[in-house]
Amino acid sequence: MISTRGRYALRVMLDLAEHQDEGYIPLKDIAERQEISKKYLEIIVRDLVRNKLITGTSGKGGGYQLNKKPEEYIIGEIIEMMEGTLSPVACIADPDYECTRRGICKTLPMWEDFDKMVHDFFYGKRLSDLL
Amino acid sequence: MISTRGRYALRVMLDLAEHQDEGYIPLKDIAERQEISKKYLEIIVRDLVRNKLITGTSGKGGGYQLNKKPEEYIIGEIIEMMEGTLSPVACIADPDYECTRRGICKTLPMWEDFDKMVHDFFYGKRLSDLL
DNA sequence: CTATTTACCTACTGTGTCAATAGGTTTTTT
DNA sequence: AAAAAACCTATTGACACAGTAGGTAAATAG
Repeated sequence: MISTRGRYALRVMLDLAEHQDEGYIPLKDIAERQEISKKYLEIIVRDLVRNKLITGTSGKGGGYQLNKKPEEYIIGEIIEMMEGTLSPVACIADPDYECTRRGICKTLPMWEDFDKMVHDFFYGKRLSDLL
Repeated sequence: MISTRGRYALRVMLDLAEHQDEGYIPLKDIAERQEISKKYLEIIVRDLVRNKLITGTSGKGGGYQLNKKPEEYIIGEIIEMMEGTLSPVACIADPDYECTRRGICKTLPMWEDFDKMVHDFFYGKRLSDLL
């Protein structure tokens, strides 16, 4: 399951991409356009800033801006950053997950195939593909 | 994320498939072989019985058995039953989820594509494929 | 008919995450 | 000095996950 954090983050990024040539975009505008609570978006946007996907500037005329061109953002990277992982099962997602059955588990190969498919899907898409 | 419920259910089904010709298999044996708490497996197995995937019988010599041949079980159906849904995003998973942005959402098509890919992956696999 | 073995059932619990909300402080521009 | 914006810390309610506890009912063996 992909939570609102990842989904909203993507929508913020897309909103910024659509208003790329309008300078800094205030979060208030994004929240209104996307119909998402501004307070909640603050948390999401903070992570995007921390991870240097976007830049924010305070004061009047301030707001947020993309750091790169939309075609340089990989969807998988955005989701992975927001969700912590893109892996759908704990055996693969968590490196500290010690499963003594690694070698004998009949289901593991399927999870690995699935994981690869999911990874390839989202790493094969860029922000510009959604515009 | 696919939880232990779905993953353990699959392992129980596989264990039963592997011991298909040994009559009824006691949960105790499955729990030991799979190294999963028997108490926890009871909950999972109950759902499998309720949904008529397997049959249980009490008393000495009792246990559980598959209702069909391994090649007749579709992995997607098992996971979907245990997890409630196979859909990775709420917009698609929950039919009561009313999103007013259905028509304008730039991300929805991607989630729909993703949902279809996941669905096809698990519905294209049968229990016998994992043996 | 009794002991054993097994499934079957209800309830509870600790931990954590999700999706926010509340209420502030700091920075920048006008 | 005022306004607008980002930025920050803390809290909350609801819920799911991953079990555990302690029993009852059914079937078979002796």
